Amino acid sequence: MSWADWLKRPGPDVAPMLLGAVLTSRTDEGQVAVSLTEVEAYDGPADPASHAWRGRSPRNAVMFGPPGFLYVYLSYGMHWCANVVTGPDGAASAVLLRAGRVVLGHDLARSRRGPGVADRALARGPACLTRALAIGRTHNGLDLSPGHTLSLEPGPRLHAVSVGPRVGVSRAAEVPWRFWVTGDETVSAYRRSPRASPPPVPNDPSW
DNA sequence: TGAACGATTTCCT
DNA sequence: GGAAATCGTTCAA
Repeated sequence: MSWADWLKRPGPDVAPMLLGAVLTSRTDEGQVAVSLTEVEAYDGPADPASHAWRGRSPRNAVMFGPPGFLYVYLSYGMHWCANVVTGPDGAASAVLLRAGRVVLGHDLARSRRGPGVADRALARGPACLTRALAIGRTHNGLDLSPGHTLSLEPGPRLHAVSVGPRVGVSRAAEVPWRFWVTGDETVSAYRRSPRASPPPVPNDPSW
């Protein structure tokens, strides 16, 4: 199955395939590329935790478009978060890019994140990832095909993949649609939404 | 027209 | 472990 065909599948199916994929940002300053290590799936209007839950709106319109485009939104009035639109045109599935490992342009990424930030933390967390790649509101709706300002290209098939509940969401928090590279140091620290129900396995350290 | 609330990060104790 | 920072979106009236 081709990369483009994979992206036509629902978010939860595509999400684990995105681990190891490389997202590259090209600006006047240079290039920064990250290998994705943590992602989170949202599955259209039927998913209570998705921005698409209440239907199409000016903000989430990109989600309702074709797969392979970037959906960017502002979180907490100060952080940009980036998603890859997946599923057939109109399905409104998306995968939130939560963390990655910088594989190109460390110095540029550090200049955007701060001089004291460790390499492993440059793109650890959804807002840190967008900062390292200089992704903002102007990138909403961009095509992620190769050669563009932002591009997403497949990486090696990974086998050590972990699954758990999504971070920060208060609805459908029990759905295990967060995927990460097992044991990877660039994966963000897990913090469940304070409004979410108690975890099914509260004492499992991998959760 | 107004108020509540985030798919968060960072700093402080 | 707790709270602040900060603003667009959503929902109620």
